Amino acid sequence: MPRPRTHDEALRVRLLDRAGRLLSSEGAAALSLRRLAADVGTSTTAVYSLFGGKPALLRELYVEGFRRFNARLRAVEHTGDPAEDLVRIGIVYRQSALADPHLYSIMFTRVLPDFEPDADAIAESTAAFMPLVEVVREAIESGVFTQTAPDTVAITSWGLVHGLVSLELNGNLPPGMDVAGAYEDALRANVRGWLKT
Amino acid sequence: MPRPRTHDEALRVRLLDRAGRLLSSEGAAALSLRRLAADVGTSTTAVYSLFGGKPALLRELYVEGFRRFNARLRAVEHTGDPAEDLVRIGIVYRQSALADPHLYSIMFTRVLPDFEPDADAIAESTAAFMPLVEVVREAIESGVFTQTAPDTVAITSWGLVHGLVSLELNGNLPPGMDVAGAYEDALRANVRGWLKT
DNA sequence: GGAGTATCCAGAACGCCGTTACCAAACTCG
DNA sequence: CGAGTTTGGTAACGGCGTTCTGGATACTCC
Repeated sequence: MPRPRTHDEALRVRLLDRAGRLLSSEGAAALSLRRLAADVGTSTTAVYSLFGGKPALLRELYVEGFRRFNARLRAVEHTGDPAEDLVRIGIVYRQSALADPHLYSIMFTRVLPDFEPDADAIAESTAAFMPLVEVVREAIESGVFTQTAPDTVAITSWGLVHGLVSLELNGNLPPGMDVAGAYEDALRANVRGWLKT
Repeated sequence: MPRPRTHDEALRVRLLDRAGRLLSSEGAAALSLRRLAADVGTSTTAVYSLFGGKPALLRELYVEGFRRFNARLRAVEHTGDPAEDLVRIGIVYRQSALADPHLYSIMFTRVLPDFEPDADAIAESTAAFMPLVEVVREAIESGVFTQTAPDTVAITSWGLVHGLVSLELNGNLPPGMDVAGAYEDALRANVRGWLKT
């Protein structure tokens, strides 16, 4: 009896894909449901039947961003020297952010006024934080780092990379500076600060 | 021949004040021109004759935020030990952000979709960055810190405090943790990382 | 004092937005 | 072939930032 449905999984993927591209190419203001629906050749109703509304669609982009982040950070292979691993993770963190800057801005800034991450979404974000905690714990237990709460060291490191990447993406860094070089210097100084003396 | 103007300096101040309060108490979504005008007993026209539009009004809040930040950071008195000064500036940075969290979010996140800082506004932001550079330069010249580009150290420190404050304001930090304590530990580790060995 | 006029600003109008309600369209089954 | 049912495009609603406009206002000049 039903009419053949066109609001299917394929359309869902096309909407998400187009939303991401729209966001990165024309900014948050260009990402309206009318525009999005017109671009993929459907109506705004599709977003409601497939996601439930605009915030729900943005939520998908948010968790997708953390999923990619997570994968990239976990792919960093350990060298046996946890201090060096910490630096490597930091470098991959920046590369991940620069690879999907529009996703990064959804994840960590409030570019999209209609979306606030709920508890579940935030849980997804803290998961991305785990590889960092593991490496730090290893560094402390093996005696490379001074005896401290692993959370403190991990959060400090996260704050550092997040802050630097935010400043870079916001254009707050002095023009013409060697960002990659300064970034690595910062990571190494951070590690030095926690070494057991 | 003219009719006495009511769109005057006093109204301008009242609009800015109300906009700030609206933002901090009810969030970015509540800050609409219609609502704002109704609250202070005028019409939306006032915002256009006094500022030029909504983005221009938000710009005023942005520079006001940096002005306060600037004043607070410059008020930190130097102890003679530049390493200690750097820690103190970091602590005041966090206090400033927590004192005006809504202004901080205008300054460093994109809560307000209609506003993007222009070059002049960004220049205002880098001015707030100067006390930091001075202290770092002093630490390097006096031989306390290792020989490095002062910009690198200053930006690292800024990134660290900005990142930690952002994570805190975004609710990304584990609940129940001693934020102030961990924050100070982070500042001291950062300083240690740059000490001349 | 009344007429004219230059100025100002509240409110209506416009084209967007997210969201919701509705009903024409399109299929299966008796 | 008609009845029934699920589907989704269209249109309506309230709100937004912005623009336009017309009536109210207060001064000058006769």
